[in-house]
Amino acid sequence: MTEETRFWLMKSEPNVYSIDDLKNEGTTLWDGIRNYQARNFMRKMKIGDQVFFYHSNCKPPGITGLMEVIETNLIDPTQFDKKSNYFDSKSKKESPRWDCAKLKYIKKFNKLLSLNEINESFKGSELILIRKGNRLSIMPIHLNIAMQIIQSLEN
DNA sequence: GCCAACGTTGGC
DNA sequence: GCCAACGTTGGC
Repeated sequence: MTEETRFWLMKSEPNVYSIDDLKNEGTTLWDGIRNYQARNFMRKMKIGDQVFFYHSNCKPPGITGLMEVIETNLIDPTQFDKKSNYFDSKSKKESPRWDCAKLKYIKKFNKLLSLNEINESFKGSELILIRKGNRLSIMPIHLNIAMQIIQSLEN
C-alpha cells in the first residue's frame, strides 16, 4: 500500500449483501445507489482504491472487511430494470442518472471494528464521517484514519 | 427559490 | 418500534 492509496467506506446491510456474499462471489457491482452525494463520491473512486466494508443495520454495526476498486464509471443496470427495487423511471438510456463501481474482495477482518469502538477511537475527529445521524452509504476516509483502522483490526 | 409534506436511513 | 437527521418532491 502506498502513500497515494485512497480509502473509502461503503455500507451494506448484511441481510441484503454481506462480506461473506462478497467473499463467495469474489467481485460485485455496487449498484442501487440512489443518493447523489454517495454517487458523486463513487464517481471519484479510482482503480486500486481501498474500500472498507461496513455492515449496517445489524448488531453490532461495524467495519468487517476490505475491498478494492477494480472498475469505475459503470452504468448501474438496475435503474432500467422495471423489476428492480432500484428502477428509476426518470433515468434515460441516453443519459443514465446512476452509475457505479465494481469491487473486489480483499479480506474479511478477524474481528469487527464496531461503530462503538470507531466512535470511541475517533471521538471529535472531523476526519471520519461515520457518526450518529450520518446516513451516507459511501464516504471517503482520511488516510490517517484508515491506517489506524487497519492497525486496530490487524493486531 | 421557498418550504411543507413526505420518504429513507440506520442507530438505539 | 421509535425517531433524529437528513434528502426529495412539488405546489406556489
